[in-house]
Order: sequence, then structure tokens, then C-alpha cells
Amino acid sequence: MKSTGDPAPKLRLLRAAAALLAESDGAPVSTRQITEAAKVTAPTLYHHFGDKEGLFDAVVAEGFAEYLDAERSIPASGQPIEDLRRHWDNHVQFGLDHPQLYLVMFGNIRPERRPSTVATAEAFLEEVLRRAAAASRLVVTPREAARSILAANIGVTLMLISDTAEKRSLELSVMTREAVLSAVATDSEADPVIDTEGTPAVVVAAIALNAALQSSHPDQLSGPELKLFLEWLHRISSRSAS
Amino acid sequence: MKSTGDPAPKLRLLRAAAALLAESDGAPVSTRQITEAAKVTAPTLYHHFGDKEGLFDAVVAEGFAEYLDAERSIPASGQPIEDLRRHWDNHVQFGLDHPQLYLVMFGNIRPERRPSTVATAEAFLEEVLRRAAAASRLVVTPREAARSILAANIGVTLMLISDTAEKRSLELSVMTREAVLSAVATDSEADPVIDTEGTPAVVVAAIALNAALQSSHPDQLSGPELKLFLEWLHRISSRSAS
DNA sequence: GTAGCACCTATAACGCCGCTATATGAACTG
DNA sequence: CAGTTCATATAGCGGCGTTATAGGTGCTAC
Repeated sequence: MKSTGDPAPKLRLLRAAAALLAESDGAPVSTRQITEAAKVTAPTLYHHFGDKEGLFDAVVAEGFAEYLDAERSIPASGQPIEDLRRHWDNHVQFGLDHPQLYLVMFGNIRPERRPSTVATAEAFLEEVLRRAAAASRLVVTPREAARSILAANIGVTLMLISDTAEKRSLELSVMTREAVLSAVATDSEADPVIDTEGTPAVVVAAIALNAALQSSHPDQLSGPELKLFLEWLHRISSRSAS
Repeated sequence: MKSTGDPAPKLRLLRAAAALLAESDGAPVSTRQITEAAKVTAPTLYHHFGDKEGLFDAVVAEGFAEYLDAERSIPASGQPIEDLRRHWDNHVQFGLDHPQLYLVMFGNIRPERRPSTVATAEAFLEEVLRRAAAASRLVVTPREAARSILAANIGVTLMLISDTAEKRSLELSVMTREAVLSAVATDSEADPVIDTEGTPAVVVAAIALNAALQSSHPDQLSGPELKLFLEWLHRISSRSAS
């Protein structure tokens, strides 16, 4: 416990490992690369982390803390389903932001050395769903719902990561998200209470379009697209805050 | 091309690799283990397969042929949605029967050395969906539907594999399956095609909303969502065909 | 002081890995 | 039988994760 004396080596190892992992495009990262980048010799690594996997576990733990922070920064908005959407999107976004880290966290599924991250993410999601179960109506137990959502969420994220950047489209994510969510919870009961008083032009136009769409479905949008479009339209129309 | 003379070495390598991979519980399998089990020295392996990855590709190809055979043995029953269910279940079953092989085939996602299996599975599923699109009504393009279904299918299978055998429950699979399928295709007969009414109202409203959005961006939609929303809005506004 | 004692880091090496330069045999072809 | 081609083996390279051993460094006890 020296207050002054820890400029780095353990921390340098962590940083170096994280950086090399992020850069290396899926290629394995060797301990020698790491120790060299951290300007440290091999035993230092094993003294502090015991193992190569121990080091990577620490890296993952850091990334996972960031992930959970982002998750926790999504507050309960009063609309649980909407919260679930944001959590889903946050999950996907994290995967696309840190693909290599994500693959270590969620892609490397070995029964023996099970990363606790999956279980933790599952538990966290379950918690969100428990709130959803209280507020809105949940069709299954939070546990089952969490597993289903997380499985689909991971599957989608892995597929998006494996796509090249230009081919990548979030439509896959949005579509699958809506599919799973709508099956797990009753989407929304509340029809919009519309007061056209001091509402912005955007809201008015959105409501008008929504009304027009009731009588005529455009064929430019596919079913799920239309469904989602209508929902977004609904979201814009029912702006309650501020 | 000798008709008689191939009792084994190449084939023994394949069998040995497959066996060792299936037995080794996720632990890496070395070329030395394989060549020793096949009673062959190292260069033989590289002569026939070029690479360790080449050998495993061959193993995967064998497993994938088995997988595709099972897939193809599922005939068109006349009920396309029911067919899709069977394909989903077959996918999951294959993953649980050959977990290690499955992890190599679908879990190891590297952008560089992309396993062709995923693409092939996707294409195959797309073909099934194209039939579904003809018979029943599909609500999205077969391509999009295939990607969504496959992503969820892989995610579920990976999660089931990572579960211990006793904790494993197919409820997760069935639940997620129904969620994705019901969102992608109308289960029974479809809702009537509504193209009748006067469309201009929609177009006008869409243009108005688009204009309103230029000056004021709603905060109910996240960045990617808004982008997609605007694109769809544009699609609706510029209806020119038919 | 200095002796003892944790702690942290470095030197050097072990055994395993994927892989290959080179050589040898075996089988066809002329 | 000479020539060519294919298939296998000997022996070894460089890189990997890891560690036995030893050397500093700073703290506390006398």
C-alpha cells in the first residue's frame, strides 16, 4: 500500500492488454506482445495476474464495468418496454464499439471457464424485466424472458460484428428486437392522449401521418418495418416530457 | 486416384481430428495429438490439408454436410411456418449433439477467416423462406428474415450449449422461436392487402412531418433509429411506382 | 545502522505449439 | 530402367505460455 509508488506496471499491463486486444483484428494476442508493450518482463505479468487468462479476465472486467455503467445509466423511464429497447440497443452498441472485447465476453462460451459476465448480464436484465413485470404486463417469468432476450441480443450482436462495416445494418437488430420484445411483453396499452394545444409542429405532423396511415398502408415498408415505423411515430406523437 | 490404395492416412487424420475435437471439452486440440492419434507424422497433415485450420475446415465441412442433410430431409410440408419451426429445432438439436463442432462452425466469428458455413446456412434458410414467401405471406424479404431467424437461432443454441445439461431447457428455444417467427411471417392466413384508399393523404402527411423534423429533432428516437426513421419517411414520401 | 522481511521485478530456461526445409520411399509412365 | 509425381518421414525453427531462481527495493525491529 504505497500511496505514491504505483505509477504503473500492473496498470500498464492492463492498458497494454486492452489496447492490443482492441487493435488485433481477432488475431490472438501473446503475452510477449503485452509485456513488451507494457515494458515489463514476463514474471511481472504472472505475479499480478497469475495467468494470461487472469489478465484477460481483468480486462474483461474493466470493459464489463463500462458496459454495466452504460446499462445503469439507462433509468427507468416509466415505460418498461421502452427501457428494454434501450438496453437492447445499448448491448448491441457496446458490441459494435468493442468487438474484440465483446467476443471474449459473450462469444467464448466454454462450460469450464464460464465467464461470469453472461450470468451477470442476465441477472441485470432480469432485474429490469422484474420492473417491467410490475408496471406493464409480462407474459412470462422475468427469468425466462431475460434468457430469451439476451440470447437473441447476443446472436444479433455477434452477427453484426461478423458483418463488414458497410454491409452492417441495424435493421436486423431493430427487427429482431421488436420480435422478441413483443412476444415477451404486451407492447403497450396506452393509446395516446392527444392534446393538440401547444404541441410542436413535429408532433402535429406525426399525428396527422399516423391518422393517414390508419386508412392506407404504404407498400414501401414491409410489415415489421411498418410496425416499427408506427411505433416510432407513436413515440414522437406522445411526447409528454417538457 | 488409386481405386484401392487409400486405406487411410488422410481419412485417419480427419477421423482423429473429429474425435479429439468432440471429446476435448472445449480445450484446444493440438496437431501433435491429432497426428499421434492418426499414427502419422506432422508433414502428412500439412501435405493433405495445408494448415491446421484447413484440417478443421474439413472436419467442419463433414459436420456441416451432416447438418445440411438433416436440413434437407425436412420436406416442404405445405405449411411453411411449420417447416421453419422444424428447421429451427433441427439447428438447435445439431448444436446440442455436436457442441464443439457447432462452436467452431457458428461461434468462432472472425471477420478475416469467415467460415462459409454461416453464409451457407443463411442462404439455405433464405431458400426455405422464399418458399414460405410464395405460399404464406412473408412480411419481410427472405434475406432479412433469414438473417434475423438465424441470428436468434444461433444465440439460443450458444446459450443452451453453455448451460449445463440439467439446467438446459428447450423452453428458451421454443419461446424465442415463436417470437421471431411470428414477427417475420403471418402465422395463418394473412391480413388482407390494403392498397385501396387514396394515398395522397399519407404522402402529404409524410412530407409535412419530414419538413417539421428538419427544424426540430425529437429526442424520443436515438441516433440510429432517427436515421432509419427518416429513410423510411423518405421512402413513403417518394412513392412513385404503381 | 543493519538485519530481517515482504514485495516486486528480471534472467534464463523448459516444454509445447504450429509449421517446414529437406530427404526418402513408393508408384506410375515412358 | 530413367523420370516424374505423389505421399510419408526426419529433424528442426521460431513462437508460445509459463516458471524456477535470483536480485533488487523499501519497510520495520533492534
